[in-house]
Amino acid sequence: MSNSSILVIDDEVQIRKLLEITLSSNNFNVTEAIDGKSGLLTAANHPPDLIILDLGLPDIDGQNVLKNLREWYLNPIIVLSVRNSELDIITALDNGANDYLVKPFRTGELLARIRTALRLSQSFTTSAVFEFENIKIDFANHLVKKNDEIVKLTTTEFSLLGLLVKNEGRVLTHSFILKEIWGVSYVEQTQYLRVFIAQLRKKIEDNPNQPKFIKTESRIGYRFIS
Amino acid sequence: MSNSSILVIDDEVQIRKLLEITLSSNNFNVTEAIDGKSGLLTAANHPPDLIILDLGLPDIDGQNVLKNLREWYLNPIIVLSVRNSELDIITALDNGANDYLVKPFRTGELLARIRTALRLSQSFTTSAVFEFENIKIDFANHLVKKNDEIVKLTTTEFSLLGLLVKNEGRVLTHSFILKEIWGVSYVEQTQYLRVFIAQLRKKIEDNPNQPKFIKTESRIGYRFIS
DNA sequence: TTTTATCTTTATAAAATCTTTACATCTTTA
DNA sequence: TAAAGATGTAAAGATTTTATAAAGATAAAA
Repeated sequence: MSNSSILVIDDEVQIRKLLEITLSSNNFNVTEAIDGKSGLLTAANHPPDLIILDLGLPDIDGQNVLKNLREWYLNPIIVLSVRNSELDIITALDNGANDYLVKPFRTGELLARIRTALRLSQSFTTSAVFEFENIKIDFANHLVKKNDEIVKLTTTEFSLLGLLVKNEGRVLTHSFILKEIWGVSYVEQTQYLRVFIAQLRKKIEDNPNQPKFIKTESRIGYRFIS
Repeated sequence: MSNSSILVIDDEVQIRKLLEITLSSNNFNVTEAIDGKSGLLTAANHPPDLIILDLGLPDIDGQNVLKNLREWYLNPIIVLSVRNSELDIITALDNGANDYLVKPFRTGELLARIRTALRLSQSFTTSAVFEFENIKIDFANHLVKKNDEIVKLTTTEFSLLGLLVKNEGRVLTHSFILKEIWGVSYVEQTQYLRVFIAQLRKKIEDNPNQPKFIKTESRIGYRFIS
């Protein structure tokens, strides 16, 4: 059936070999990365349908790789680790892991948990690329295109757009947006928000003064619609 | 925060007691069932946000309870079982369980796995939408549609409509509405109310001068009917 | 250092919303 | 039915909120 793609991020050769054999004989397309840095890079360049992540990587701590991935990666992440402490498990799950398996693991169980994770995530968008009419937002590569031309956004503008897009259809209050993008101490600075919304509109809307995507909800906040 | 409801289906008194204490002290509303039959019944009558299911039930085999639930129940089901065989785990996951924990379990880990399951299921849970003939009111997203077209309401108009709808069928007095929407010091400003009711009717009624939804109760107040 | 990009602040015009007024119409009750 | 009271509605005035340009501040890069 499947042909889903899976990225394995693990530094142990034996584990990678075992997973490669197990997974590809079950019709998954497997790619591999041997440390956190290359894992993040591979994930960004070719976002897989699922990531299997080891916590004990040589360069970056696995929990940080996980957090980093979760800033934009929406598909399932299954953590595979020798660490069996309750704290590690809770931290990983709360950092956004979908499941946590302790090594040594049973391959049949791993496969069942992969199936479960994929089944549950099916209703999500499969890629980290959002597309609305003439604009394209690629979260993995931090790239926005309008009519296939790259739109240059600052970090803040990009996060703001990301927050709006990820909550498409929903009204986000001024204070919520300010808290998420600038931090708790900025919840009163609504003028910031106005300035940045205006900049964003100027860059992505065809008619900034009659916005199609970023709608104002007077006295409440803003809403992205498609 | 949460207040999600959890149904525990388990025949062991000690486990039920332990779960009840753990879960309710973490702000979950816990209900319990001691066998498969009553579990299925309770789930049907008051569908909880999540079910914790033991596989070793006295009447029906847990796997069958699981299959039965999955015919209609979409929220997360976490299986909790003494059975640690790979076959049991794979079967349960493939029967639609979201997760499988082996007893004895660590309560912190269980809580983290509950949070994860709820988090994952939330993304495709649709918010409560009130629907009356051709109008739709989505409170979570602050959205009102008439004949599938977005109706632009101001904050005050939206709160007023919300108050009326949430008390559908009931007469709300002028002073009650004024107190709820504008505050105690406005209870005498019935003219406000008239103006806003007129605006609301103009926006959501087919015939504002012969309102179908927002009815006037002369000398008392207003009533929303469907 | 100078340049450049970005963030922060200020000022002001424009738009949206709220409040008040005036008067027409409807309801209740004697 | 007529008078008194209550309600509906349009529109003007007042206030708040939002949009936008642009100047000043800051930090990173050449």
